[in-house]
Amino acid sequence: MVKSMLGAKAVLKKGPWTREEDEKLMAYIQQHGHGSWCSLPAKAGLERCGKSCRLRWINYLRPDIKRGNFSLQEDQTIIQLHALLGSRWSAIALHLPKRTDNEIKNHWHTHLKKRLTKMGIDPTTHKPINDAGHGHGANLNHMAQWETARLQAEARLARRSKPRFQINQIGSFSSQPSTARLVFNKITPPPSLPPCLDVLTAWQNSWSSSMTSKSSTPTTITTDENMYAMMLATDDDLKPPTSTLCFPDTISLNYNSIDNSNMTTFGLINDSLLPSPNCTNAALENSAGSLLGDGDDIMEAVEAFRSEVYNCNNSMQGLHNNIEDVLMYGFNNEKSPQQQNQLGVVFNGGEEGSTNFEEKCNTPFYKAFS
DNA sequence: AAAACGTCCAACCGCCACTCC
DNA sequence: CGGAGTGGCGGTTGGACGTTT
Repeated sequence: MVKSMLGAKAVLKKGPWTREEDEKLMAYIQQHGHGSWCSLPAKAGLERCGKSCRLRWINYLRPDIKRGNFSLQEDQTIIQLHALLGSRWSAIALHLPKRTDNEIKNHWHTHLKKRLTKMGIDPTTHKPINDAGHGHGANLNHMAQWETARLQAEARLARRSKPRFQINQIGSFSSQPSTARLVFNKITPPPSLPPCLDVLTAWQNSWSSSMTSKSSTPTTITTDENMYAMMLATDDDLKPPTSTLCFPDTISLNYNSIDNSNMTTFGLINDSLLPSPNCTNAALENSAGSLLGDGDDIMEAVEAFRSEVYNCNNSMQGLHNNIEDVLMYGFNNEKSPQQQNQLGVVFNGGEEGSTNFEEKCNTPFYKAFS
């Protein structure tokens, strides 16, 4: 008996799937559903273990899988979520429609991890390597901020230059990538922002809030588009995470001292493009022309921009701590005492001029983002 | 041309959590 | 309560493929 069982086990096939096996598995699941994975192979006429069938279906044969290169948006989503969630690939995959956890995991290990390391960021902790809190560590942190800014700009530019249709490879029917079916998918419009518990959206909104704080008008934090709405969402508001990354299109920095037009679009600048602190006024004026003002103005703007990125870093840390609270309390429809204390007023507080506006402005998190 | 090396990703493995009896 | 069965997850690996020497 034992012998025959061992014998049966030895028959189970391993390794790459053949086209015939794929077809058998797909045909069976399309007709019957997968049911019990354990019993599926025998019913479908496959000499594989159930686990292998499950994996093949989930990671490759499922029709709703997007294949091909990861977009810059997806890259940044993964990086941000990894910073928040660690290597919980299945949780991260929830925020990347049509991507499998396995694919995201592979992409992380082969591309993103290396990229972060190259930038001087520890891919595990998402903190600068050798971070002593100042000096070199601060420089690396600075670089990280610029890299994030660069990614956002690239994503925006890519989106602008993209046609209204994109080609995705889905549902490849064999192991040969060349045989993948090509389909046209309409680009989905940026999702509206319901007050749902969406960590990523909150992260991005806080990012955009903090980055616009130097604009000529005071930063205001609207209620239903930000993390506070998310944090205070009722159970009814909790929806399955369907977020696709949506970068703010409107991030720009205007400095009254120079020009109110969009002279600078956030993300198009990085340290290598900014004038060095040693640059002379004459050189600045010469290179910038008369449009942007004199050298002092330009240098002032550059330094303001630099400090903007540093300030942003501090805000991000506060937000990170906050999101951890959400993860701990939010999914259970609970609010931590800290959240109730610090955020309730922010969300429920009125607009400027109303009775609790002042109270709202005094909350630590409002201060942090304004 | 071919060997060495590097990259990528599908698939496997082991572990853990959950359910059922 | 505890053991067996099952599903799901994350870490790791092996081999195909591309690039460099």
